[in-house]
Amino acid sequence: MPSTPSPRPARGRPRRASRDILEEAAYELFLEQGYAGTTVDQIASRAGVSRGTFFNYFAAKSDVFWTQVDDAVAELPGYLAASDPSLPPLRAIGEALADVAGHFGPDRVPWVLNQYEVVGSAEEVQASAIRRLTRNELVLRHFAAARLGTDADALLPRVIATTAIAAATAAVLAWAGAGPGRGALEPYLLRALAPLADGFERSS
Amino acid sequence: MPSTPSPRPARGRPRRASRDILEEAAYELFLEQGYAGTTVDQIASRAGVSRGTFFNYFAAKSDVFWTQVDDAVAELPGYLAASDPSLPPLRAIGEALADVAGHFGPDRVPWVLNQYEVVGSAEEVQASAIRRLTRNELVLRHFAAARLGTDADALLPRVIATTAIAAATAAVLAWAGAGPGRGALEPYLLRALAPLADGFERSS
DNA sequence: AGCAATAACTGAACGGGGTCCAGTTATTCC
DNA sequence: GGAATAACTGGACCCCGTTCAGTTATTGCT
Repeated sequence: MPSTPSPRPARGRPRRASRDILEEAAYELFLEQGYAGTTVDQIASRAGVSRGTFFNYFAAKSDVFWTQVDDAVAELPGYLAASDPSLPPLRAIGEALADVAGHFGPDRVPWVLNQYEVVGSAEEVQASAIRRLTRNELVLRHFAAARLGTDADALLPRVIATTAIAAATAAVLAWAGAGPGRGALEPYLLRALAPLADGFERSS
Repeated sequence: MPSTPSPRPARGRPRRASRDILEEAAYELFLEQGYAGTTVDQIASRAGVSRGTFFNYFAAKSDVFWTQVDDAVAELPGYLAASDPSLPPLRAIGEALADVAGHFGPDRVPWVLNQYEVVGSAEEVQASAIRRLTRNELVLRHFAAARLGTDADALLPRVIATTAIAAATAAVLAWAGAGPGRGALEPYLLRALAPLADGFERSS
């Protein structure tokens, strides 16, 4: 279920491009020239389309990396809603994150993680990653606040949400850094989240 | 002890500007026009200096926000080095972060936190914040790895470092959001970090 | 007093990302 | 064969961040 399955709008000029086409063109160029050394113009023209059209499909150059990840993470609210209401918040969050992680595997690693050196220290890419984490921090925070019956701006839901995301991020990076031979993502995730769940249950 | 105390270089043309002067000019304009609506040109010219000079003092427009914070956080490695070697990593980190937090108080809140609505959703500001957090994640991670005797790329030091920073961030935001009447930052910090320390000690 | 050395500032240019928009092109429905 | 619809084009614009050659203000040496 791709991010924009181009549902054939039945009217109007047909699409010449797609996220997938632009993504592939971008990845080729990134490998050849690096991320910073590649312009949006080049990506678009390799995809056979004009610069303006690129921005019809991606809001920013750096967004090219996140289609697969966004698709997987889009399921998070559903997983949360479906979780056992008797579970402590961080346990429920852990299970939902594990469900999201199930979309990836040793064979299916997001491009951006495998090609970290190509991207280099491009800060806008980091920023685009953070944008996404922040969005989901909000989701988790409201979920935690609802379960706890507290205000979403209170300290505890904030801490639960941000540390859960931080632990998940650490798990993903350790997993990606493990190179070929890394197994599934889920075990990393569970190991990273376990101490948090323990800690929050003990203090509450 | 400001970030660049202009130590009077004793030779060469004297400085016409300073970080402080540019900062004040920037804050005025941000209040009048918002962050995104203010150009570096305007900041520089209000400070009586040219655009190029602005970039002699700040590497980026968004860096204007961080002089006070950077000064405080610069002490972190020293605090860590001075910590009791028998403490578990997260306890030591917690104390060091509390020491850093001691630089701030109810009366001394970084501008960017008090004027969050002015900055709006300017993503480059968020990115500039993350840049700083990432730098310190590295410091904490190596510290934790050294104490644990493991590789800095292993999962556990990663999780310890990122969750410590996440919890601290949550504490700062909750503190800033508490408005006037918030007390000191440290209590927030300690409450945020306690569950983590508990959790990591139980599992190790 | 004059002259080198030093360091900050100026101004102009350039590349690139992101936005906007008016105009064009390709398709379907009637 | 028209509307209506929707994607694409191309060019203009703003602003950030970088670079660099040239100018200006100061100190120290002779």
